[in-house]
Amino acid sequence: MAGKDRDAPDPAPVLTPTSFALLGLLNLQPWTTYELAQQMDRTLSRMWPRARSKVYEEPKKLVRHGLARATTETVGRRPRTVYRITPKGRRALARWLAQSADGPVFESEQVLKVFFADGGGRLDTLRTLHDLRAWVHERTMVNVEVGRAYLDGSAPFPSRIALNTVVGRLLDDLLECLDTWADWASGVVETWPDAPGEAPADQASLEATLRQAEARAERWLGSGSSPPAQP
Amino acid sequence: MAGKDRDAPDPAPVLTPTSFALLGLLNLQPWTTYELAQQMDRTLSRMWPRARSKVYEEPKKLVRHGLARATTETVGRRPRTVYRITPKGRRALARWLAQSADGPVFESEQVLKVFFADGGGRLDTLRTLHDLRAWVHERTMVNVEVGRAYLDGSAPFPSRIALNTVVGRLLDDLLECLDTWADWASGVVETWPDAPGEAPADQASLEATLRQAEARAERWLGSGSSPPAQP
DNA sequence: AGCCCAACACTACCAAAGGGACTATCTTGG
DNA sequence: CCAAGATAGTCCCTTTGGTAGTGTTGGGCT
Repeated sequence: MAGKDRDAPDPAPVLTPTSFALLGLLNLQPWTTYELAQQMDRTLSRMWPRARSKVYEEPKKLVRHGLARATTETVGRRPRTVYRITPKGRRALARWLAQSADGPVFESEQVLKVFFADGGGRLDTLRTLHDLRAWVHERTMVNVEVGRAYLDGSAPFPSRIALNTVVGRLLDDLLECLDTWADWASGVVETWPDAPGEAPADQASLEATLRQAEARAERWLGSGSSPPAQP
Repeated sequence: MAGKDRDAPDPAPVLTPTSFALLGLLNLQPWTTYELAQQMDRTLSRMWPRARSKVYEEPKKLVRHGLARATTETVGRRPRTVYRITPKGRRALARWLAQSADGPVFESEQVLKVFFADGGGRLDTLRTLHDLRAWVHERTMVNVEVGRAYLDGSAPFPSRIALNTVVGRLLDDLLECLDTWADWASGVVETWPDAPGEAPADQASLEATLRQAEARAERWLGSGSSPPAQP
């Protein structure tokens, strides 16, 4: 008619990284939406945090694209939907894994508050740093439980232990990094006057940070900057 | 009338952390919206990344709440708006700094791809890790420049050197953490078979991570778990 | 035997954020 | 003198976050 020859009423919403996060889970085994939401909360949220409501929408999108199939079962009179990946879905996942991705995103209201510490008092900053450490500790407790479950073999997906070890290492290192920093920063802030705006410069720290960054840059140029060999 | 005694047509949109991020910048000096957007890109985006369009909206919100005032100047025939903080704004900023905040958020499509590496080939994972290191290196270059500017005194806001040193330390530590991990992970993945799903477990690494987490937990219970003393 | 509560299985809605397209003026190097 | 790039924004649409709400089922307790 007046438009193009494709007059599709539902123009197939585009697949986002979140879609592939769900598809990746479906690649492990079939799940109900509820279970997918749980996995999202418990593990995926550490590297790809998304709202629960999205987790219920994305699998429908996957089905529309033919990357997953939905089967409805019933538990008593209550229906539930089980999703499983299709061969086309597996191929799409592999293609996604071969594409390049955006860099990481870090955001922290707490760090923002430290950055603007000169608008408040010294104790505000100390409390913010303390809250950050408390948050890290809470996360740590969960990680320790998961790690122990893998070591004594009671964890689900024992075949994923190698992958989980690698990624888990990063997630714990990031927590370690935050904890160490918050501890150090508390010590620094304690020596400050009551108005953080008048805090003296710490030239030595600045130089140490700069040296770390420069050393990293050299390491990169020396060893890692060439891409992995193609077959 | 029929409603409450407040029949405000525009119910004063609520202030978000992003609002306070802008307010914090205004606490340093007056800025034009364009300059605010630049500051957001160059520095705040490392701990509170927000889209450019938001940066143009938030100051208007601040004005509606009486936390900032806008004055329009002209450069030739082109008008521009300069925002400056009000005393009420300074008080609001101090109140915000005294409140507790949410924990940090980390998200990375690249790490997600490593997590689902078993859906693709070994080389995909190696390339993803390489891309991550390249991204870290790019960021590092910018940080090194900023750091050097502070050391030779050519940076803006010399009075903020203490604050910037503390926060800059964290931001560089996080980059260091990502780089070290990606380098280590590349070495691990290189020993894997072509299908990462069949990679052998690395019990030693898992145990090392667990020990790190447990040590951190003990450090917290031993020293830091009590909140800072109130005056 | 009956009841309560936690886990299960979602849907609906709206504010906030993302992000690109678009306009227009000013400055500066070649 | 002219083009390119910096300045100074506006507009709009989509995606996401996050909360509230609805009802079901199974297990434990009394």
